[in-house]
Amino acid sequence: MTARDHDTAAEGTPSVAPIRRDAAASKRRILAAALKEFSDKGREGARIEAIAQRAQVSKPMLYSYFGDKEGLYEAALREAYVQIREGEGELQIASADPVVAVGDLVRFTLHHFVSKPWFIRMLNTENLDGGRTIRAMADAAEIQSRLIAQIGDVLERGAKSGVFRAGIDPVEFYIIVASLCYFPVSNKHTLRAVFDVPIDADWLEWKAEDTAELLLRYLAPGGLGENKGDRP
Amino acid sequence: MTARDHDTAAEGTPSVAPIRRDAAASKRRILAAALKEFSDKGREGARIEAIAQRAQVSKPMLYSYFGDKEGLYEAALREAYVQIREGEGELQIASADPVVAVGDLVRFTLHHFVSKPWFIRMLNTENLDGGRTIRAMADAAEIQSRLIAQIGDVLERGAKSGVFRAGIDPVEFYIIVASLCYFPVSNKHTLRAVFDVPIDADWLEWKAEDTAELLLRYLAPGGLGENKGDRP
Amino acid sequence: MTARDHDTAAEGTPSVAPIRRDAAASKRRILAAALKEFSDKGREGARIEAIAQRAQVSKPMLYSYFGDKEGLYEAALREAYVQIREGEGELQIASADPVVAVGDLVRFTLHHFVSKPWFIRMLNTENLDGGRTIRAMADAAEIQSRLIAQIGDVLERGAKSGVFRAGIDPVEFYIIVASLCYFPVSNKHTLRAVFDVPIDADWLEWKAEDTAELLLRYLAPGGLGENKGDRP
Amino acid sequence: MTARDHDTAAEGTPSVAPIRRDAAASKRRILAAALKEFSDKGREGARIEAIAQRAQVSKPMLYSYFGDKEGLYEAALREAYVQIREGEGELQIASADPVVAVGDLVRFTLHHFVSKPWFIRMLNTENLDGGRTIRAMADAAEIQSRLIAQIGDVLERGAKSGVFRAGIDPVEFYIIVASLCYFPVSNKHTLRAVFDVPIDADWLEWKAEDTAELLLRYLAPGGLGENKGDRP
DNA sequence: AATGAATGAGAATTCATTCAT
DNA sequence: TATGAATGAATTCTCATTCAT
Repeated sequence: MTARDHDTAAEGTPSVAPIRRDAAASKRRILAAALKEFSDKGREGARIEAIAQRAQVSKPMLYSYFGDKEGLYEAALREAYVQIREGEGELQIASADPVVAVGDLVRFTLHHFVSKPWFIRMLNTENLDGGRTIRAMADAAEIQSRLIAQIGDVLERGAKSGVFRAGIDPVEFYIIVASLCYFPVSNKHTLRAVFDVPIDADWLEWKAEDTAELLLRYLAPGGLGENKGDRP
Repeated sequence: MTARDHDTAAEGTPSVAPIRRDAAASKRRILAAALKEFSDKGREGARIEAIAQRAQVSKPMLYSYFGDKEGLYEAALREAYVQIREGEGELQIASADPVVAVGDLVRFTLHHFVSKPWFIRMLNTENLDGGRTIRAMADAAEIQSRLIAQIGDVLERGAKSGVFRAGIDPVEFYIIVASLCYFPVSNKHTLRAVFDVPIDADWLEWKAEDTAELLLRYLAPGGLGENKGDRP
Repeated sequence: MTARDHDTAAEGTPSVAPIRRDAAASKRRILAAALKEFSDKGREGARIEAIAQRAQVSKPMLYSYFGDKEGLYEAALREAYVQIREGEGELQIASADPVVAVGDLVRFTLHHFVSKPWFIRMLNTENLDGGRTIRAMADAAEIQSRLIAQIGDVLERGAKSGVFRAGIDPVEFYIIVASLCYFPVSNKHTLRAVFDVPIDADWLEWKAEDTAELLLRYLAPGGLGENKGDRP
Repeated sequence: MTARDHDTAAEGTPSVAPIRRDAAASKRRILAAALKEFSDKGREGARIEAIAQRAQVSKPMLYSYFGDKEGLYEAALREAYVQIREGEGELQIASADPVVAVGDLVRFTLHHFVSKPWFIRMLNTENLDGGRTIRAMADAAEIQSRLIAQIGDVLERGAKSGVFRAGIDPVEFYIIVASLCYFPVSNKHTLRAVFDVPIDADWLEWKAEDTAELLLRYLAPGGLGENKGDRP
């Protein structure tokens, strides 16, 4: 990706320039189109034709770059993680007060899922498929978010300063955060139909605050018995 | 059909015997097969042929009962909810101590999702599709779980006896429980690949306990701030 | 048909009586339904299902009476001719003045085609198919209209009284009449679209008169040269 | 395509050589095959497979050019009119003596219908279907034959020179001519079966002459009554 | 005798993928 | 390099026809 960015940035030709004869740019357009199409329509629902058209590329072109539909899907899935990781780079919770950091984390994660709906959709698609593709991606681990490190740092500082319990695993904690943010966004439509819950901006705002409180209670030191009113 | 049921049930011979000329039975078999196929392969990935074969029915039969693939999908989605609701009937938390009840609820929900994987898959499929079908299902509300009533009862009793905060909305509380149970089960494969977390029996057992604690902390009276878990 | 009529008339049960257990009545209903369906949708477009439904008969019933779709089509085609012949029985031109009779014949034929559209449609369907079925109908000749005899009589009387030429073949004359009446009715839709001619009641009335004149001119004695103004 | 045309035309080898990668040629072959198939088998009876095979083209090709069976049918119907109109261009009656011209017109029309049987068959098919397609053809009027103009010219000149009545509408006159030529050709098979009339070369020759006489008598000035052949 | 249940054999249409220029 | 032309292999859906009660 760094290399890619370099290509693009160095060229100096603005995006208005003729589309032809720029392999890297074509590839990027294909990737973006594929991400959109696969996340919108799912693995089977996605149409190669649609991707080629959106990317303004001929189908043979596309095949020469990505081999086949499967290859394109894999590339799109990787791209989804790459973009998410890039997005996570924007979060700076390391410098904050641990308690504030938890709130930031929640708000960030929720916003992340809401503003990049293709990510949840790609995850769902991939999991529906039994993780076939991601398991085959050699570099899946590299994809792991540096978020975990930041979370680890926050938890540790919180524990040291006595505001958090010790021994909380950052990955497991992240799973909790992600769970709480993922479910309502992912299941927006069925929640609406079955429970009549509207997952709108207001609800999300409230959700962020409620979740922050939930997490802080979870992290608070002391057992359940003594937990009541522990904080000054 | 009653006679048939008798025949079938009494026979003792498993379904090897050709089941013939029994419309209701055929319909049931088709529905079961459709639920399996749609949840396994998704809306587009599902194959009518496969459903017919699994149901031991010819394709025209299937079409005469359900109209088209879309109609079959809708029937399968409804069937998923029906079966889940039936399953929920087995849960009896109403009689327990509220604190115990929360633990029961978590264990039950987690087990529910794990043991009926087609449910999560159907939900994901439907949400990937923007909820198109469930929105059109006139009786979607009827599908709503009676679980909510039970949860409401538990929360109320807990509040009265002073072990829980008051004002927690049962639907929102259920969303929290569902979120925490859903995410790891639904995203089992990507979690494994990206974070190297194995969502196995041990992990699930631990998860249930940890989640129970989390929820009790969330419900505990007093607390960190003013956020009370009631909807906006 | 006579036998059939007998069955029906003799029974005494009005048509409100239960439909069951009356083979002749069922057969008649099927025939009527088949005639409607085949003439409406054509040989391939016709649906056995639709015929059975319209006739309020089960499909196996229908098959037991008529063998297969082909048999049913043949029966419907014959029925079309039978009904047309019956209709022609109503025409009484034998007693009239030959000149008037020609006018009657034209009006009758035109009205016949317009009011029994299924006839033209069946003829077109059968001819599109190369006459396969009618050729195989052993009694096709019997179907021949007694109209021809009547026409022959009129032509003869006209010739004898000197108002018509002699030597006009009644069949050929009927072909002319039929041609002129058939074409506009059969091709109503394309005429409308291509030539913007509306084949409506007004047009048909005018057509009848114009055709009568055309035929009388055709029948008038004398050659072309002397024909002008021959009549007093 | 121009180059291609050259290749094809110049080769001298008949269509045995695989004609490849020539979209226009493929389209033409498909159209010809569709016209044949639809006119032979009717709208429902026609088989896409058969058309593809006759055109030496794969089915997807055909679909990419014409959308679906309906689109192909429409194209075939239009093609039928286009070819008929082209054929009519060959008729030159404008220069002849009006009386001779009428004979020419009859002979031409009859020959036209006999030698291009697909035209009558397409018309019948379309009218059986209620004119659904031709009504939707935006340019149906453009399809109108320039024949009408020529006929108008002949009638006018005949009227001026006193051999014809005045006030005959060319369209209505054409309808008469077409009627007389269409019916025996279209209904060849049923006429043969029911009236034992053989619509063969001899009969047609006689028919042409008889029809010419009929028309001239119809057009002759003076006459039987007041009906003048002009529209209502 | 009458019919609901069932199906084999197609038919239209789609789509990932490759060819030939 | 780039792409319009082309297709094999499904896939959904239909329909005449028969079975079994």
